Amino acid sequence: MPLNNNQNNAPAVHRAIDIIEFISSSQREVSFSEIVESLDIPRQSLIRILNALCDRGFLDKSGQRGLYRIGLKFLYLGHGLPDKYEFRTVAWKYMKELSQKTLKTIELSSLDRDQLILLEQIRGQEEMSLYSRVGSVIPYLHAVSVGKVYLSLMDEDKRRRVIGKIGLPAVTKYTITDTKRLEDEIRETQKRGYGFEDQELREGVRRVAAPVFNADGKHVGCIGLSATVFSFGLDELDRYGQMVLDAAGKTSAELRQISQHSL
Amino acid sequence: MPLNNNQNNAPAVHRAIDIIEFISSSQREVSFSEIVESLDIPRQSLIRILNALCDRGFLDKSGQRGLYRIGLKFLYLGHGLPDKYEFRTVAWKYMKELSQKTLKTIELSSLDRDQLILLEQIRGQEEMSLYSRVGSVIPYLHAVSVGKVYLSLMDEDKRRRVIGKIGLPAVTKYTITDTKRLEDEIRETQKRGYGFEDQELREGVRRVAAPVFNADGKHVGCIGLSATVFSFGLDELDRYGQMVLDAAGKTSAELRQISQHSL
DNA sequence: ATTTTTAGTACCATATTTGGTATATAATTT
DNA sequence: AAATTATATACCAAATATGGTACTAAAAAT
Repeated sequence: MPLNNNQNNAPAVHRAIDIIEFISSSQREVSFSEIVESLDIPRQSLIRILNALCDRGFLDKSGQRGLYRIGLKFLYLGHGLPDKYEFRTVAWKYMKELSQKTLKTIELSSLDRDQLILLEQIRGQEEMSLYSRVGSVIPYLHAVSVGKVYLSLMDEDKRRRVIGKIGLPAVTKYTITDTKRLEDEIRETQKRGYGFEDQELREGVRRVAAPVFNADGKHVGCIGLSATVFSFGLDELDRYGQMVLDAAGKTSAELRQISQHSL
Repeated sequence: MPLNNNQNNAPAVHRAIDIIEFISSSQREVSFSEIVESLDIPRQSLIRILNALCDRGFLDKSGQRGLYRIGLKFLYLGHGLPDKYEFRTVAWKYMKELSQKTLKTIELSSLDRDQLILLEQIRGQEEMSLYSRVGSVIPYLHAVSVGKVYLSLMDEDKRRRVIGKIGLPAVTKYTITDTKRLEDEIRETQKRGYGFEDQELREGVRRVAAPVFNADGKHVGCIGLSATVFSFGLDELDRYGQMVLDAAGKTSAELRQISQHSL
C-alpha cells in the first residue's frame, strides 16, 4: 500500500500530506524528531518538505521552541469553501430560522468520500460538549440520522458498498448493529422523509435530519437538529422532524429557483 | 524568484501549493486546462499532482463535469486550529460577553507573516456585508485598528520593515497615507491602549481593538469591535474602547493564570 | 561551564521522478 | 452520428530530486 509501483504518484506531495495529517492528528505542536520517527521519511527529505510547507504558510514554526504546527493558511482555505459548495449559503438562512425557533443545535452535513462531514453548525442553548467541530467526519452512517437519510436515498449497490466498508459497529449500546433492523429503519426513514437517531452515536443525544436536493434533484446534504434527551422527548419527534423537513425543503426550493434564474 | 537554484526545495510540494492557491483564488471550480495555462506546469506532472491531491481529499473533482475545487479536508484542518492557537479558546468567552453586551460584530485577529488575519468572529445584529470571512488576511496595518495596535507595540525596526513592505496605500479616502500622521496615530494608540479606525479600511465602518498578551507577555492577538458609523458614533469611542480593553485584559489575565497552573 | 541531545546544512552519486511524445478515452459540439 | 475538443494514461530517456554520510549550530541537560 505505501509503496506504489505506479509512476503516477507525486511522492513528495503524498509525503507532505502525511506530514500535515500527522501534525493535525497529534493535536499539539510537534518536534522534528517526532515526525522523523513516526513517518519513515528520511531526515533530509523531511526537512525539504517541512521548509516548503512553512514557506507557504501551510505549517508554522513560530510557536514554542520552533515546534511545528498547522499553519493559518488552512483557516483561510477552509473558510473559502462555503462560497463554492453553493448550498451552504442557501441553507444557512433556513438553519438560522430553525435555530431561532427551537434554540437547538442545527447542523448542515454532507457525504464526502463515503463519510459524513459536518459543514456548518449553529450551536444551541444547551452548553455542553455534544458538538462536534465543523469539518469533522463520521464514517458510521448507520448510527446517525444524517447517515440514515443518505442510506435511504442511495441505490442498493452503493448502500451495500458503503456499509460493507465499515460494517455496523456498535458506537453506543443503542446503535443498530443488525442488518435486518437497519433495513427496517431505512424503510421507515424513506416513509417519513426524515432520519432519526436515538442515542445511537452518543448517549444522551437525539437527532433528526432531512435531505437537501440541488436543482438537478441530486441529494447534496442534510439539515439536522440535535438535542439532549432532556430537551428532546420522543413525543416531540414528529414536530422536530417536520421542522427539519420544512427547512430542508425550503432550501431545495431556493436552489431550484436560483438555477432557473441563471439559465 | 520562481527558479530556486538551491536544492532544498521540494518542487512538487511547491507546485501542489501553487495549484491549491490558484484554485482557491479563482473562487470557482476550474478545469484542467485552465490550470495548465495559468501555472506553467507540464501536463503530465500536473496530472500526477492533481491525482495525489484528490486522492487525499485536498482537492475534489466530484462536482460539475469533473472540474477541480478545494476539498473538504481544508474544512477539517482549518477548524482544528483553534485548539492549538490556545488563546482563541480563552478569548472566545470574553468575545461572547462583549457580543451580548453590545450586539456589535466582535473579532479576534492576529499577525501572521506580516499580515493581519481574522481568527474568529461573532457577527453582530447589523446584517450587512461589513464582515470579512474568517481566515482572510489584510496587509494594510496602517488602515485597521488592529494593525495600529500591532504597530504601536512592535519595536522601531520591525515597524519600519512591515510598513516598508507595502507602504501606506489609500484603501479609502479616509486612510492615513502620511508617515507623520501615522506616527502621531501610533503614539495616540500607545497612550490609549486601544486602536481606532474611522472608515480607513471600509467606508461607513468604524472599529476599535485592544491587545491580548500571553503568559510570557508576548502580544499574540487583538480583540476588536466593528460597527457602522450609524450605530458607532464618535462620542461612543471611549466607551467601546474601554470595553475591548476590558475583554482583552481579562483574556490576558486568564492566559497568565492557565500557565501558572501548568507549572 | 561542559556535555548531550536535537535541529538543520553541505555535498554528491544514484535512483527516481519527471516530462517529452504518442495514444486512449471521455465529453462536447457540429 | 461523426468530428472535435478536453482529459487522462503509457512509455521511456534524461534530468533532477533524493537521501546517504559527514559536519555545523543551537538548545537542553548535566
